[in-house]
Parts: sequence; structure tokens; C-alpha cells
Amino acid sequence: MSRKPTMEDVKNLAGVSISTVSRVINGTRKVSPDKTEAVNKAIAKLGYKPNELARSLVMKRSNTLGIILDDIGYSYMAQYLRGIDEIGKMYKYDILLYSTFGSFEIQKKAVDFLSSKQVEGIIVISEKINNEILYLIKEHDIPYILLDTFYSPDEFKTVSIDFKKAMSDMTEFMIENGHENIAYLREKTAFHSSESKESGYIEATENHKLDNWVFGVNNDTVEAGYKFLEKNYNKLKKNDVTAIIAESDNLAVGILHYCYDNNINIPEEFSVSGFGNSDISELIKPSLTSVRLPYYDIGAIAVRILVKILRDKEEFNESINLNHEIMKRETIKKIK
Amino acid sequence: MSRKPTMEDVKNLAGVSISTVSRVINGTRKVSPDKTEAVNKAIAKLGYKPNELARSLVMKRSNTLGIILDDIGYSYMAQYLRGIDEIGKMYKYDILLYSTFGSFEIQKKAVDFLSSKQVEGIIVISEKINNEILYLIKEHDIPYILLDTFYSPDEFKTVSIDFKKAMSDMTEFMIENGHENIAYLREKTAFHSSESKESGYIEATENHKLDNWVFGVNNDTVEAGYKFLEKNYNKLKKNDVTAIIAESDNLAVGILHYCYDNNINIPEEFSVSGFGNSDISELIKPSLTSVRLPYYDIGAIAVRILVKILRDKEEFNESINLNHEIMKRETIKKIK
DNA sequence: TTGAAAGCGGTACCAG
DNA sequence: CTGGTACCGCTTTCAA
Repeated sequence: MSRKPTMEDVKNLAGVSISTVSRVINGTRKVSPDKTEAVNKAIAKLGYKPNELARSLVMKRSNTLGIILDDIGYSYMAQYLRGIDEIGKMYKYDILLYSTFGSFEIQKKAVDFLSSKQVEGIIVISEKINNEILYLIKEHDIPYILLDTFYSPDEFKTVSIDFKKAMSDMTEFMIENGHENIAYLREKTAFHSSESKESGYIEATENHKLDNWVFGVNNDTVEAGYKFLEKNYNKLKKNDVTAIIAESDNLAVGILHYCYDNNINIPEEFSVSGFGNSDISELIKPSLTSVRLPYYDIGAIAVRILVKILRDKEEFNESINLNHEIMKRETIKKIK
Repeated sequence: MSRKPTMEDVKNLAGVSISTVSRVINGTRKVSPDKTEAVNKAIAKLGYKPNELARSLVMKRSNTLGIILDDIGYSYMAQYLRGIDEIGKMYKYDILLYSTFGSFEIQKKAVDFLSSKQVEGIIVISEKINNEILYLIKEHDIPYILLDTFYSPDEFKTVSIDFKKAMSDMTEFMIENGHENIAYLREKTAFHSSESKESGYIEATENHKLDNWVFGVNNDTVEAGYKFLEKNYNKLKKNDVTAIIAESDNLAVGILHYCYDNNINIPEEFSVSGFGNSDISELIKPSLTSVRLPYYDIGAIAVRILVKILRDKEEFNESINLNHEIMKRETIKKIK
């Protein structure tokens, strides 16, 4: 097998200088038609492809975007990545992935690594981010953008959705449907998004002068949702609660499972909502009302912004929020 | 902002030659303790990180594995990627992703691109693969491995599972549970995996001298499964069918939905099984019996093999099959 | 052990 | 318009 052809080979075959070869490849300057053709023929004949590594080395550009994320296994990550990938490709950028499994240590390694690969921009997708890593990115002087996070929105750039507004909207939606005693189920670990959501619920209920009941569980799992209702069913009934807003689809599914096992009719006894619009919300029976988050769009916009920063050397300092959408399904019933 | 430090800077600060710097970084040769220390100090002080691009250029190694896949949006892709990523990282390989959205044209571009980035190996994850692209990879002389595919297993390397055996096992399982009239639902588009699965069903039923009923639908969707049962319910009952094996979870979920809507009790009237063990299979009520595919392991093993090829220049010519697992859940009932 | 110097495959500036 | 050449940052002979 013969070694990959280089510009040297093209130059020899075409009988021109190496600079000329470079010129016709990049269209940097005018080259006479005959030489252009000679070069193109040689390229075709040899099947020459420029070595991007060498090119990046001298240009100090790699046409690559680095993505740092916690775990590719999270189902919504794929949606982010689609947005990033698709739009990135439109601008000729490719994707270098780095999973950190939530470890700050690995996050730092990721930055160093991506930087050494000379990525032109970095997108960090993580709720639990450490400011060290952000400063590290800044130090490397590489443009970046944050997704899925609430960390210091003032100081760091982020594209996200307004979780508080989203949950407030969901609560309003329950109220519009006639519910006045609405319970709220959240996970206790204090991530910002979780707190924002709760505050949205609180705000909406208070605006309508309704009581509010916040219940906390320890994990964002189906089991936790199940146990919650098992434990609190009587209490909810005693207080005439007719709707339960869960801060996640997992929790909501747990609630639905408990109802299924105990012949509690949904939505007759309770209207239930989740959050995230995961696949299951549409497929479970009864199908679950949820809040759709525009992951794809967030990824897409993040890339657009990054590209803009790269192209125009323009700063990006506002945090952008995208719109959520309430997906009404069978678990909601209008009462009164 | 000061430019990134290079070996030149380290050399100056440490007062040694640039070769020496390289040596202590790579441990290529013995270097006297004092110089070693001087270099290390300089590196630490400057925060020097080697430029991987330059390194790759001269070494002709990039420590990067290229992944070509159809669409990162497919839910099981994430599991493949986790396996690849996690094991890849163990061997210091990083991941360059390329989505092709099933287009052969883009697949070819992907190969060229990855090659120009000097990836050391390529993993192709796609059911619909074109042999052109395989020859293209061969031409580039870069080691590769195929996943999720059945294409020419003799000529090309692949890690997969034995779909035929898997479906035959599922059928046997139904038979063990006393079912003698078992319907089979497949998608008509003729991918290899689909055909293999069907042949597994046929084989098992024939081994037990049972009748077999194969139904075909046009899409692998929940709706298709739903419509299938809607159309064939009476026919199934007339033939005393007590079990339905669907070739995918989607189809099976559609069946479950139809039953839910029409008060057909599962598993009393029908035992139902899906394939793929998607998230929904565990979360739907009744939970769906399915076949778990070891995506993570497939990815992990693929990387191991690739690394072995890279390290030992060893050929890999057998196709490896990994074990599936039948996940028994509520949709199955023992009869008789 | 150590340093000088020749590349790896390109780009871009400088003359001509 | 075209060719020569320095250089991007690093590894690796080859001598010393």
C-alpha cells in the first residue's frame, strides 16, 4: 500500500510549485487556468486529500468544536448533540466529544485535552459545573458556551430555558383546569434547576392565593415517585388535592405506577404532570402531560452563537432562554 | 493574554535543549535527574501542555478513534457510545463523532474527514452500510470495525449479537410457558436483522412442530403495532393464539396500547414480547418482556479489538457475537 | 546523556 | 501570477 499522497506529490505530478498547489486548493489567489487544471488533475489522479492536522497546526484553526458533557447516556444528551452536530456541520465544524461522568477532575482534563487538540470552541453541557473549569477555559482563551446549567448566569454565557417560568406555566395550566389544591413533588438535592422550578410553582400558587404543598424525595427516580404517593396518598386526599405536579417525568411515572397498582384512576382522582417530555411520557398509559424542553434548539443556537463569536470575535454576554412547551396529554382533567 | 507556551519556552526556562524537553515529557530516553527536574519545574511554572496536533503530525498517531454513525438520536446509540468512550478512555483514545443520517454520500465524506484527522481506527455503527465505504476505509488503510450491521460478515469485521438465536430463544421461552399458538410480528423492510429474527422464530416453532403465523407491517412504530392488532384481533382469537412476539419494542408497545384502549387484559388474553429492552419496556404497564441487547458491551469490545489491532498489528477476522438476555416482565403468563 | 538539525504536511509572506 | 522559503510545535536520528 502506498503512502498517502501529499502536496509534494501533487506538485511533482502537476509540475508546479508547492505554493501554487496550495493556492488552487484554497482559492487564496488567482492561478492561471492551465496550472489550475494541471493541479486539479493531479489531485484527482492521486486521490489527494489535505492533511487537516498539518493545516490546523499552521492555521491554528481546527474546524472542530469540543463538547464536554457528563454522560452521553442521559437520554436528552442525544438531542443536544443532534442540534450541535447538525448546525455545526452547516458551518463545517466537527465534533470532538469528552464525557466526564460528572467528575470535576475529568472536566479539567477535558479542557486541557480539547485545548491541545486546538478546538476552536467548547460547549459544556452539565448541570453540576465547577467554576474552576470555566476559568480554565478562559485561561486557554477559547470561546465557550454553557448549556444545561445555572451557574453564575451573570458572569458566564449560557443558553437554557427559563425553568421557573416553565413550572409556573405548568402550575397556571393546572389552575386553569380548575385545580385549587395542587401538590408539588421535587427532588431534594439542590440543583439550581430544581430550585427554579419550585419557585415557579410557589409563585403561581401564591399569585392565585392558593395553598401550596411541596414534597421532597431523595432521588429523581420512578421508585421515589412511587413511594411518595404510597406514603402520602391519604394526606393528599384529606386535603382535597386534585393535582400533582412532579418536577420530572421519572417522578411522575412513579406516581402513575402507584395508581396503576392500586386502581387509582388517573386523571379522575388526580391530574398529574411531569417535566422533560421524555419518550415515556408519550408512550405510557395514560399518557403523561409534561413540559417539552427544546434541547435540539438549544444545541443548535449554542453552535450559532459560538460560530458568531469565532467569526466576528464578538462577545456574547447575555444569557438566552428558549421557549418551553406544555404537552397536554391524558393525565390532565378539567374539573369544575 | 500570552500565547500558549511551547517546548521552546520550556527549553529556555529550563536551560536545556529542546530534545531534552521532549525526552523528559515522553520518557523516551534517560535524562539526568537535575535536568529532568529543571524541565519539570519549567513545565509546571509555564503550565505547558504539549500540542497534540503537532505531535500527531509527526508521530502519525492521533490517539483518536473515529465513530461513524447514522444518527445520534437513536436511543441505543448512546449506549454504544458509552461503551466505546469508556473503554477508549482507558486506552487513552478519544472520540471523533460523525453522523451521516444514513446517507452513503455523507458516509464517504466521513471516512475522508476522519482519515484527514488521522484517526487511528474507525468504528462504523450502521445497519444500512454500503460496501463502497468499507473499501474506502480499507483504501485509507485504517483499521476499522463494524457494529449494528449484518453486511458481509465473512469479509468484514463485526461485533454484534446473534439475532436469530435471540429470537429463537424468545420463542422457546414462550413455548416453555405453555404457548402453542404464537404469532410473530415483523416489519417488512428487509434488513438483515429483521430476517434473522424471523428465521429464529420459524426455527423454534418448527422444532416444536407448532404452527407459525408471521404478520408484517410497514414501519417499526407504535402505531403500526396498534393497527396490526386492531386489524387482526379476531383472526388471532379464532386461531387460539395466546402469545404475540413482536420483533421490536415499538411494535409491542403498540399492541399493548391497543389492548389498553380496548380492555384486553394482558397477559391474560395474550402474552406479549418485544425486542431491544428499551427504557419504555420497563416503565410501561404492564411492563414488557423483551430481549436485552448488550450495546454497551458491544461498544466496549469493539474498542478492545480495535486497540488490539492497533497495538499488535494483528488481524481480526472472526465476527464476534455477544449474548443477549431475555428480560421477563409482566406481559408474559404461564398457561397450562 | 545531550544538542543540532532534519523533517511531518501545510500556509503565507516575499521577491521576481 | 508564480516559486522559494521560513515556520507551526513536536519527535527523532545522528554526532558529539
